Amino acid sequence: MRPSSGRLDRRQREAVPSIRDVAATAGVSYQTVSRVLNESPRVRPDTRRLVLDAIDRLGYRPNRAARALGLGRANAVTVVTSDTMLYGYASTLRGIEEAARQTGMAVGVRVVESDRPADVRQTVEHVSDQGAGGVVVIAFDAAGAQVLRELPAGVSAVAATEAGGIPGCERTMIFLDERQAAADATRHLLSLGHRTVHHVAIPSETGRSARQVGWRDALESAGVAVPEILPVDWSPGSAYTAGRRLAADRDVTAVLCGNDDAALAVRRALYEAGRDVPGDVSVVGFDDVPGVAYWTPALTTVRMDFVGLGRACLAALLDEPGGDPRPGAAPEAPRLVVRESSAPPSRG
Amino acid sequence: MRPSSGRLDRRQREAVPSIRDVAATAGVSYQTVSRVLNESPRVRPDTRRLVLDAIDRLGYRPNRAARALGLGRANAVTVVTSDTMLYGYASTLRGIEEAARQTGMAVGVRVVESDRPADVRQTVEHVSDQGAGGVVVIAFDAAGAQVLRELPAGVSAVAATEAGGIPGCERTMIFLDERQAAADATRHLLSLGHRTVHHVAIPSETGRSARQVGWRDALESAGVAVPEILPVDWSPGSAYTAGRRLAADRDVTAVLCGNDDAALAVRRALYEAGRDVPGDVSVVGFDDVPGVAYWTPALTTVRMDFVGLGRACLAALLDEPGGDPRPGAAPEAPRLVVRESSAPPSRG
DNA sequence: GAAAGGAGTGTGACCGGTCACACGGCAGAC
DNA sequence: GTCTGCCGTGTGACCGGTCACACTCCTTTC
Repeated sequence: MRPSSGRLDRRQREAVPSIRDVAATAGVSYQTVSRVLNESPRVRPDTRRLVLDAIDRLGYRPNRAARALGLGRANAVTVVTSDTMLYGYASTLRGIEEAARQTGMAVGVRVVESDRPADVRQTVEHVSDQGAGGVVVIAFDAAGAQVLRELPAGVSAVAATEAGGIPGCERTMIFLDERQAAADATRHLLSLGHRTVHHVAIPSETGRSARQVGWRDALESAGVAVPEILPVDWSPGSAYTAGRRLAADRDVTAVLCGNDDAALAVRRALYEAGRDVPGDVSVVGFDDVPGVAYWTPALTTVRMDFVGLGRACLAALLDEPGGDPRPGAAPEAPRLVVRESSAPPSRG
Repeated sequence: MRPSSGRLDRRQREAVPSIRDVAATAGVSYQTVSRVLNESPRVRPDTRRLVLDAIDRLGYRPNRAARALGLGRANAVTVVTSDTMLYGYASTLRGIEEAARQTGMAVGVRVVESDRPADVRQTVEHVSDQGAGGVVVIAFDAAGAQVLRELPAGVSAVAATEAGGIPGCERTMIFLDERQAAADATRHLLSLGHRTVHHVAIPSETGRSARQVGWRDALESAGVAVPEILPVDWSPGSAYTAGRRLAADRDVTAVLCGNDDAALAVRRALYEAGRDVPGDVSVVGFDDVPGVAYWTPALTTVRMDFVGLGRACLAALLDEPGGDPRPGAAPEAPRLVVRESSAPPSRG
């Protein structure tokens, strides 16, 4: 009894009007109705009114499937993402949706669970269909990056990636470059008097994220020791474990965390070890998730304009076939927001 | 120069194979290809192999738009939501996506910015199209509820709502009933020795959310004073303001917050007023957002299975035309998770 | 006054699938 | 040996839009 077991029967179908019905009601041809719908200038104002009246009377709604079929391309965008709940992904999706809605496009979502070949292949197949329209791949991680690589040349796509893009891929890629902000954050901590800054790194496709590079650059140009990086996955638990290792080392007085969630878990580990934030250890995050301003202590972090990134991706997708990026679509540059979790070291 | 300005030209179109191309390659009719694609039993195994080989060789992908047009209905679901970033909304979307993907459906997203008539109308129009397929409305708030009410009878839809559903609406509605858990949370606080429990209420369509009802029931059956409710919106700032009011009242020793984000901001306000959590005031949230276990103090909260809710919505949508709900689709019941933010009152 | 051209409208074919029905071949029943 | 019936397959029309092109007026130009 799957609902796909049959087409709609004749009676149900006749209930929803087509342009032919509208045409008959208005006393014009279906082509004229089509012209009115597409805002062709070649229609006399009174004819147009006739048609619009009929549309209104019948409650006509254009059929996207038919239009996509006739056009050979759907007015839609499918967002490929490995997650819908993490802040960066959800915000980027939000930006894409917002921009797409404003241009009348439909928005689809497709989650790639992992970068396993089966998951990637199914996603690519789903999205290769004409009906899917354009594609925006949120490729902050390995799963998204792999989808991007395997996407057939025929489907128009852009990607939101880590800063620097994904090497060995010819697609249009848009990203927030937080290298500068990462360096700013690191210098901020050094200027407070910390001897060095430790780094808890979230997953990265390239393995050398902008956060990491900016952090390392700032340390090196300050002539300061570059501590070993602690890599974590997306789970709070893994960041907590990293936090415990940091807490055990009395030399650690400043930690730059790959995102706010990681910062939260690290802070917890420090707390359990009896190390105060920011009294004993300063903690800085990335993202500026709404709410971190209300932490105790309020989190010093780098604000990331993922919504703007999403909007820029859609703008780039629209420009794909032809020309140059439209103006005003650039997202805000990442920037350090200093709050309470960073302070001068008390000891040492 | 909008990309929708023309159909794909002939050359581009010829590049993507149709069932007719597959049929020619396999030496069968297009109908036979269609039968293979739809797993009709009426195809001889060797014919099937022939067709599958051809599909593989040509890299054929079925065209969803054409199928939707022929069928009169798309194998797709559109999720209508007023938000994509708040935990409850994002998790529900995730559950829907997951379940839809497993049945091969495409998933669309459409955000309703508000319950203003223009926003609601545009959303309803978007979703009334056959191409949108079924609809799941996430109607936790006024915007979603209004869309649900205005949805034409012809479109098949189910809704994820507040507990109790939306009165005066005949649609299938699925919800998590947190009344019991809210009462449990309140009793938990009373049993710790608190004289009463205050409530910070997040937006609710009905104005009498299950959280509120469970809380009130527990207070009344304990014969305890029912304090005035403090309503807040989704912004952390408004919960912070409510928190300041609570902090100023020395009689307040226990607060049940409508969600974890609100709990966070309330906790901040208490902190600024020099009131310790849980030493002076106990705070309990709703949702169990990943991460609140790592707060300092770890948050006592009610776990809500929004992902399961989303899955259940999709299952209900598939069952819409015909029969009874499929088994095993029920989400977990909300339940209290006691952590560190609730404790006996120190004074009084 | 006839030719040229553009504005406004209509007709036919097509997109890539679907369903309805027709048809040939072979097995089993009588 | 013919009839019946099912299996496997093919043909035609259709879904609701689109484009290409033809056609009719009406104006402008010479």
